[in-house]
Amino acid sequence: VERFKAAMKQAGLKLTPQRMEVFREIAGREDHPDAVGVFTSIRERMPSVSLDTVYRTLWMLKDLGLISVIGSNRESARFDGNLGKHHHFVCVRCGLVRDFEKEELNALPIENDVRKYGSVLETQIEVHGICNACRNTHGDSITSE
Amino acid sequence: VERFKAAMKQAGLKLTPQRMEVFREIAGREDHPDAVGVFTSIRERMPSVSLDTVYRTLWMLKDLGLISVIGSNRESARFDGNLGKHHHFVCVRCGLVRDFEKEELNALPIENDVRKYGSVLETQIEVHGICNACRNTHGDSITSE
DNA sequence: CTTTTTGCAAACAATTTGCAAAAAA
DNA sequence: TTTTTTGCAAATTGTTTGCAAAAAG
Repeated sequence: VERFKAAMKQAGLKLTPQRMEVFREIAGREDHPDAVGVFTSIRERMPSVSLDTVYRTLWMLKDLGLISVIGSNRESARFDGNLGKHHHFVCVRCGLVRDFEKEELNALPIENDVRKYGSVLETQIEVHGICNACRNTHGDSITSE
Repeated sequence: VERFKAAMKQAGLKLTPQRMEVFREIAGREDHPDAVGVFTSIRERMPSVSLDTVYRTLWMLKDLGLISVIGSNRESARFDGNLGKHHHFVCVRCGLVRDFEKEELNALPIENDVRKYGSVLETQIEVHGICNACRNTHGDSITSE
């Protein structure tokens, strides 16, 4: 939170309540919401906020390096306040995303395998599965349709 | 290609030239184009094809299990004709995606780390880097803006 | 007081759907 | 000939932009 204020001042950007809320929302959540998800949550506390301000702020935070973006599409992007090295568990049914860390996975020997395509910046593991909530509501949205 | 015809017949679906082209395009490419990418390529050979037919066919192929979809968003999805176990190299600058295989990566011991979130179906490695083409046109779209 | 930021509304882009004409079985 | 599929155009949804009013520094 302090890091945020510092980065804003450093970049010559103004510290507005809206920006404050967007940052706090992303930093404080462990799912990785998309823009509409952030907007919906913030609106409860701050009904005047607009969706386009949320978009603008999220991309601004990304440019400042204060958050990262999951997936390489500008459309339907999810925003991630966790800047540490981590991997993702993704529920294939509902789309839930959760972080996990594992030191051993941070240095996999893959350089040689992808050298022909380009140079490596980082490696992310994406574990696909079914989350606990979806296991319980077992097939409600698949079997019955 | 034969597998395709068989699956179509099996599902009681009609074999149209448009569907043939969509399948051949996905199966024959090693990048993983989105719907518009498929559409653009096919249109060169078959100018009458429409974008919505491409969308419909892609999702149909996915439902039949003949192709898979990268990313969990229905929006801006990329389609993948490679059904074998494989991982992805993704260029963070231009979005290029290439496959690679590595047996050792197919059995990483992560079950315990994500058990609290849900059960595992499969694990995908996503390597982020800069592709060769982007290394060469070094910063043209970043430095100069 | 000066410059940036906000919220609105309109613009854009990507994807989906209704329907009559055309094609496959 | 019967049923499915296509292509068009319109509808929907998600994201971005222009601009005057409001807020930050």
